[in-house]
Amino acid sequence: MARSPAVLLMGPTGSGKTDLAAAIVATLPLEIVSVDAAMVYRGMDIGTAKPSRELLARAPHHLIDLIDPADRYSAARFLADSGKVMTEIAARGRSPLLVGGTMLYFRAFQSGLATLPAADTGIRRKLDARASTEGWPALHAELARLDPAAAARIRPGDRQRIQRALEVIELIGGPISGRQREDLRGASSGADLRIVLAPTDRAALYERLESRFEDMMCRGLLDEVRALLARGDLHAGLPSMRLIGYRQLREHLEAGATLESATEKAVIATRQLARRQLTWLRAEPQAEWFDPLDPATPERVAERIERWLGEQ
RNA sequence: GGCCAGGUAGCUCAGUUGGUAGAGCAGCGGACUGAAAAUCCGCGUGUCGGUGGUUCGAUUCCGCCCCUGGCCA
Repeated sequence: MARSPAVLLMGPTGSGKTDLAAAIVATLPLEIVSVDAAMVYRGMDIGTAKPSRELLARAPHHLIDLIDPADRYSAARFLADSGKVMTEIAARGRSPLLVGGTMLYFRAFQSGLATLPAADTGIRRKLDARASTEGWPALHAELARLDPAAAARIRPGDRQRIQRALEVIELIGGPISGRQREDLRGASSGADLRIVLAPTDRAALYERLESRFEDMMCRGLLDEVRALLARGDLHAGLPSMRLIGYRQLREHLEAGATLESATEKAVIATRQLARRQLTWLRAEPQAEWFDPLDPATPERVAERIERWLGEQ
């Protein structure tokens, strides 16, 4: 399946990707495709740093506000959604500008995913129940019996991956490791332009993340969380309720944490997210790095993309 | 001013019956195949408040000083 080449704009949270992307589509024939597992939720705007209405009006984003916070998204769904959107963009004679910080989605986009069954809520519930009585190490031991190769790659404490592996084994009636070894062929990814936007000065990024969270609080993040919780159906186990900011403020509103400690924990979690994103980015091959703190960056990136467009 | 309790890693603390010390959190590095803003793995030298003394050896015992908190004046 041939895929049209794309520009990938990757960066840690708070690096200024959104503004840069908006500036680019203002002058070049590209359309923004969001690569962000948090912005897919409707009604979760402030805490996910979703672009403002004004910005969206002049720089439309695909793949935001896709699902309700009670629902779940996935890398596989991102792959399907982005493929569809890119076909549409190509039909309009434009190129896709993938912008975001969800690095697993970028990885899936570039390398593909093995053909595996989707998540199965019933099986997960069952495994959760077993884990609460037997413990995850016991389930890891079971995985070692059913699929030694998979067990070797997954830590005994990594409940999420143990659960997924056992889930897949049950659904396909065989080991998951064989499927994962399939050639993951990403289509025409060699032609993609990879741009990383990340500050050289990490302390500066961290300061910005802290003041950005304060700003979110001033703009009513607590009320946004309150409104979501008032629905009554959003519980702590949902992916949407694990998002930074929402998770800690929920603990404040429903589990007795002080606002001060919730705020502090949210800022810390944001920093840790940025750090993990940087780990992904460092491993990204053939990426061209730009520093958002450099005033020349927007112009340089625009020029680089223009040159790339000319080569297509 | 007196008495008491403390002063040990960036933070909160443990500990050393005298042989120069270790947890959690933070921080840093890494992994990452349908939850990924998730999940997990690895990394611990710091004048043990200061200064004298006792001792082969003091962060540990003793004296004095400084700082913090509490109680009494």
